[in-house]
Amino acid sequence: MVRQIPPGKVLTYGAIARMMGRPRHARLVGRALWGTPSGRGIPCHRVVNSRGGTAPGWDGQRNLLENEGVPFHRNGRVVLERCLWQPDGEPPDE
DNA sequence: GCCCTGACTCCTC
DNA sequence: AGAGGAGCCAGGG
Repeated sequence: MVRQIPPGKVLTYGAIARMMGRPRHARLVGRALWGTPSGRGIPCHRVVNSRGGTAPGWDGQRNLLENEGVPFHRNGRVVLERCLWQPDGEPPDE
């Protein structure tokens, strides 16, 4: 699922969990990504929490996202309103 | 089997 | 808007 996230877009743990029918498994998604090997085409850096916060201990994630065009708030949070990916179809630009 | 911990989320102060 | 507490599921000691 994470692999389907296009560049410039992000997904939240809770969103993924709910897509899978497990709204309470947000942490499980995180732990799953924790064991996600790099180079598998799994852009785990496109996954942030509900507040748009990047993973702790992984500052490079923000750099990768910004590099893809993901807007960030001044406090270092991702602008979910602008880059939250929706597989059902992109929402209108306002 | 109990207790602590964690790439989470929500509510309240 | 930042900080603290509770609920959540699974893993490890």
